[in-house]
Amino acid sequence: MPRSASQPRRRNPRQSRSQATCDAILTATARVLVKDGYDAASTNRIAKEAGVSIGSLYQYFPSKEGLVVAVMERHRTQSLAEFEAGLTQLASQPLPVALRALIGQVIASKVDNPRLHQVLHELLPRLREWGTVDTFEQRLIRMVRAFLLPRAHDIRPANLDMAVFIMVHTVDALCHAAVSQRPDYLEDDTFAEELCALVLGYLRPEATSTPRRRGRSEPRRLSPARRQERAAPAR
Amino acid sequence: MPRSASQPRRRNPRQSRSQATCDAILTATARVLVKDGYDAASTNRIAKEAGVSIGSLYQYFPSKEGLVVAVMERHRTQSLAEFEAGLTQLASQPLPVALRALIGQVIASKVDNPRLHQVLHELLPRLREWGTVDTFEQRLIRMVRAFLLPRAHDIRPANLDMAVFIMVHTVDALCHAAVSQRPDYLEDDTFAEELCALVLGYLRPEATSTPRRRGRSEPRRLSPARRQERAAPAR
DNA sequence: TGAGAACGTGAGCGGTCGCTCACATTCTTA
DNA sequence: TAAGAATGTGAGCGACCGCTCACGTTCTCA
Repeated sequence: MPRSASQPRRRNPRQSRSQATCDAILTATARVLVKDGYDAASTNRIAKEAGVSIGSLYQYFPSKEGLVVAVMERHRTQSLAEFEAGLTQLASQPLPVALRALIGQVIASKVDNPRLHQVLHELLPRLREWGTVDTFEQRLIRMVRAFLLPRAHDIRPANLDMAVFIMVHTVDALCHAAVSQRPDYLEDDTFAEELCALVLGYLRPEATSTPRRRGRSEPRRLSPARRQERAAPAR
Repeated sequence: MPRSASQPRRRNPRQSRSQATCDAILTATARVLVKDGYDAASTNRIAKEAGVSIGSLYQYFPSKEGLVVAVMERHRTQSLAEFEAGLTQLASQPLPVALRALIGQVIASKVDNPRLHQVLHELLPRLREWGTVDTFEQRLIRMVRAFLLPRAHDIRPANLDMAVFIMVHTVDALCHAAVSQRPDYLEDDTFAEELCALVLGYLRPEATSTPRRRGRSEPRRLSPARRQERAAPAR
C-alpha cells in the first residue's frame, strides 16, 4: 500500500537549486502523463524524463500519488485563477454576453494542451479514491453560484445549487467530451454557440406560445419565499 | 505488455458447466470492480471470488483487459436494449413527454447498482486506450438521432449531429456526476425535471421578449436548405 | 574556511501482478 | 466402457514497480 497523498511534500526546497528540481519533476510528470497515461508513467520514468534521480523525486514528493496530486493542483490553480479573472471582469455584463464569453474562455483553456486536460480529467475519480477532496470544484461551484446569485430572480431554476451543479458539470463534461472525441468541435464556433444556447435555454424562464402572459401552467415555479426551503444545503 | 483485448475469448464454452464458469467469472469481476476498483482488482482475486482457479479464467478470457471489456459489453448491451425499448415505445409521444420518460428511465437504470455504473463509466477512457472502439456509444447516438430526425423541423439546432452529441453527453455526464457526487439527486424528481428542462430548453426554438415576431437578431438560424451543408459527416 | 545542512544519486529490496503450463478431473460419444 | 475432448487446477515464472537508504556533492554561514 503506497503512503497517503495527503501530506503534500516530504521536504521543502530551501535553495533555488532544489526549487528548480521540483519544477522539473512536476513538468516532467505532466509530460509523461500526456505521453503514456497514468498507468505507464512509472516514477523511475518520470525521474529520468526530468533529468533527476529517483531519489530526488522522493525527497520532495511522498509518493506517486502525491506527485500526481501536486501536478493536478498546479494545473487547477492556474485554470481556476483564469476563470475567476474572467468571471469578475464579466460580472456586470448581461447574462448571455457573459456566458458566451466564459464558455469561449473555458474552451480556449482546453484547446491549449488538450491531452493534458483530458488525462487530468480522467484522473479525477482516482483523486477522490485517494481521499483528496476536490476543493477546486467546490471553489468553482461557489464562484459560479456567486455570479448567478444577483440574477436569481431573472432565471427559471428554483434550486440555485442544483442549477449551478448542472451548469458546471454540463459545460465541463461537454468540453471534455469534445476534447477526447470530437477535437474538431473545439475549433468550431458553432459548438461554443450551442453550449451557450444549452445553458441559456436552461436558465431562461419558460416561454409559452401565448406571449407575455403566464402560459397554461408553470407549476414548478416557486415564490421567492419558498426558494430557500427547496435549496440544498451548502455542502 | 499484456496481450490485446480485441480477441474476446480464448476458448468458447461448449458444455453448460463451462458456461456457468464464464458467467461466474463475469459476475465476480463486476463484484470485485465494485468493491475494489480496477487497479486493486487482480485476476487472482477475481478468480478466487468466482470460486474458480486462475487457470480457468485465462481459458476463457485472453487478458485482464479482455475480461473487463467483456463485463462492459454485457452491461452496455443490456442498458442499450432497455433504452431502445423505451425509445421505440415513446416514439409517437410528444417530445416533452417522451424526453421526460426517457430521462427518468436513464436515471432509474443508474439507481440500481450505481457503483457499478460509476466504475464502468470511469473505465471508459481506458477502453478507448486499449483500442476497443465504443460501438455502444455510436449505436446510442444513432438511435437518438433517428428518434430526433422526424422532429428536426420543430427544433432549433441546425446541426443535428452536434445536437445529438450534446444531448447524449449532457444527460450521461449529469447522471454520472449525480451518481458519484450527489446520490441524493438521483431520488429527487426535481433533478430529473431539471435535466428535462435543460434538454428541452436547448431544443426549443428561441423565444425573444418581443412575442411571435422575430426578435432583434437570430443570425445563426439557418434555412433548411443550408442545414445539410453545415451538418457534420456521419463519423 | 570548514563544519554541517541541504541537496542529489542509483543500486536494489520487497512485493505484486498478469499470465503460463504441466497435469488432474469430468464429460461426451461411439 | 474406453478413448479422447473439454474443462479445471494452482504453483510459480518473469517482469515491473514503488520506494528506501547509505553514500556522495554542493551550498550556506559563522
